[in-house]
Amino acid sequence: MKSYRSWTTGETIVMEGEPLPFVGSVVSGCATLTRSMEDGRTQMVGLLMPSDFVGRPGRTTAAYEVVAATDLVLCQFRRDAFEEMMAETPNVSQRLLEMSLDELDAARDWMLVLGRKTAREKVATLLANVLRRAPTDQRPLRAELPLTRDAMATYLGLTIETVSRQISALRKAEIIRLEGNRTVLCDDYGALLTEAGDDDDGDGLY
Amino acid sequence: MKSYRSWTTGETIVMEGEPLPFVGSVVSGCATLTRSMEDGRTQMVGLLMPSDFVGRPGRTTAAYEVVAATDLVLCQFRRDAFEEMMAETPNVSQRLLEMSLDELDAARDWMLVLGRKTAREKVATLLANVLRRAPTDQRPLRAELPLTRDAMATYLGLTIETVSRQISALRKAEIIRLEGNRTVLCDDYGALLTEAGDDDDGDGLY
DNA sequence: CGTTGGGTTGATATATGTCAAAGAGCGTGG
DNA sequence: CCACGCTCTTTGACATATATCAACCCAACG
Repeated sequence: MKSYRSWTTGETIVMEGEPLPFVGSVVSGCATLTRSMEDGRTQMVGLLMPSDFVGRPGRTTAAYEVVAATDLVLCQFRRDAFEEMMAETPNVSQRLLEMSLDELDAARDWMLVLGRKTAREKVATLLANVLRRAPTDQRPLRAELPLTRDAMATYLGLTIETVSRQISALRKAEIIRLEGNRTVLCDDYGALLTEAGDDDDGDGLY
Repeated sequence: MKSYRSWTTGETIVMEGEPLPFVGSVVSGCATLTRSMEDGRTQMVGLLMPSDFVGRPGRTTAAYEVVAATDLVLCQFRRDAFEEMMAETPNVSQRLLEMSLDELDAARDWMLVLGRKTAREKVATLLANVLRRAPTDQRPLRAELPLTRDAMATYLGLTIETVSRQISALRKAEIIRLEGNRTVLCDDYGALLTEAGDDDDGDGLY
C-alpha cells in the first residue's frame, strides 16, 4: 500500500481533473500545483516542499495540475488503504487537519500577495520566502531557486518579463545578488522584507 | 459551553492578531475575513456564509480580521471545550477536515481569480458566485449582494471605482440588470459565466 | 558550430489606479 | 415636512504599473 516513485524536472504528475488514485507526500524535491483557464492563463496555487501532502482524501480526481518543479520523489499510499487508516487512527486525521489548516493560512496569505502587492513586492516576497529556508548561520544568506522565471511568474500572477525586470531592479538596488540564474544571495534580509512590504521582523508590535 | 451572539453590519468581530477565545459557526448573515498590510492595503481572504466555521482549533489568536458584512448571528463554543470534544469524537475532526479542504480549494480557486483574471472577469465571477445561490426555479435569476462596492473591491483585489465601472459595463452589455444598488438580476447565466472566463457549464469535457 | 531553452532588456500599448466631482438614498433634527 | 449631512455609488480625466511584442544574450548540448 505504500510505495515510492520518482519524477524528473518538468514531468507532469497529474493533470487537472484527472483521476488520482493515490495520496502521498513529498520526500525530496519540489512540485507545483496550478490551476488554468481554457485560454491558457494559469496560476500556481501551491508549491509543495518535502513533507507536504499531495491529494485529497475523499476526492478521486485532482483539482489541480501537479508538476515536478525539480527532480522529485513521492511517497504514495493507495487511496482506499489510506482512508481506512484515517478512519482507524484519529491521530492521522488530526494531523491532516493541522496540515490543511496551515495550507489554508498559506493560501490566504498568498491571496494578499496576488491581490494587493506590486510586482516588486511580489518578487521580493517570493525571494524572501525562499531565503527563509536557507541555513541561518551563514552570511550572506544563500538559496537555490527551485523555480524558473516562468514558474515564478505563474506563482506571482505576473509575466516572465516583469519578474526578470524586478529581479534586475532588486539586484541594482543591492538588495540581493545573483550567482548564475538560480542562486540568490542576500546580505540584508530586513531590507528584503521591507521591499516585500512586510515587517522587518515577525513580532508585529507597534 | 455553547452560546449565540449577534453583531450588526460593519461591526468587527475580531481583529488580526487578537486573541480569539472561541470557535464557532455562522448561523445567519455573512462575515468577511481580511488580511492587511501596515500601509492599509487590505485583501479579503474569505467570505463566511451560514454553516461556515470560524476560528482555528489549536491556535489562540486570529490570523485574520473578521467583520460582519451584514447583520450576523454566530454560534460559539469555548475553545477548550471544543477541543475536548474534537479529541473525543473523531467524527468532528473528520468533518472539520472535510470543511477545511473545501475552504482550501475555494481559496486556491480564488487565487486564480486574483492572479489572472481581468477586472471585468473578476466582477463577473463574483456576481456569478452570488447568483449561484439564488433560487434556480425563477427567471430571471435574482440575488441580493451581501457586499458593498468597497467590500467587493477588497475581495477582488481592485478599487471601488473599477468595480463600479465594470458593473456599469456589464449592465450596458445587458449581461446583468440592477434593482437599486444591491440586487442583481441575470437573464442569461451562461453569458455571465462567459464574461467570468469560466465554462458555460460545469461538465468540463472536451 | 548551430540549435534550443531560459533569461534579459527595450519600446510601446493598455488596463487599472488615482484624484476629483457630483448624484442617489436615507436617517436625523429643526 | 423639509433641509441637512451622512455614506455609498457613479462617472470623468489623467497617471502609471504591468503586459505585450520584439530583439538579443548566453550556456548547454547535440
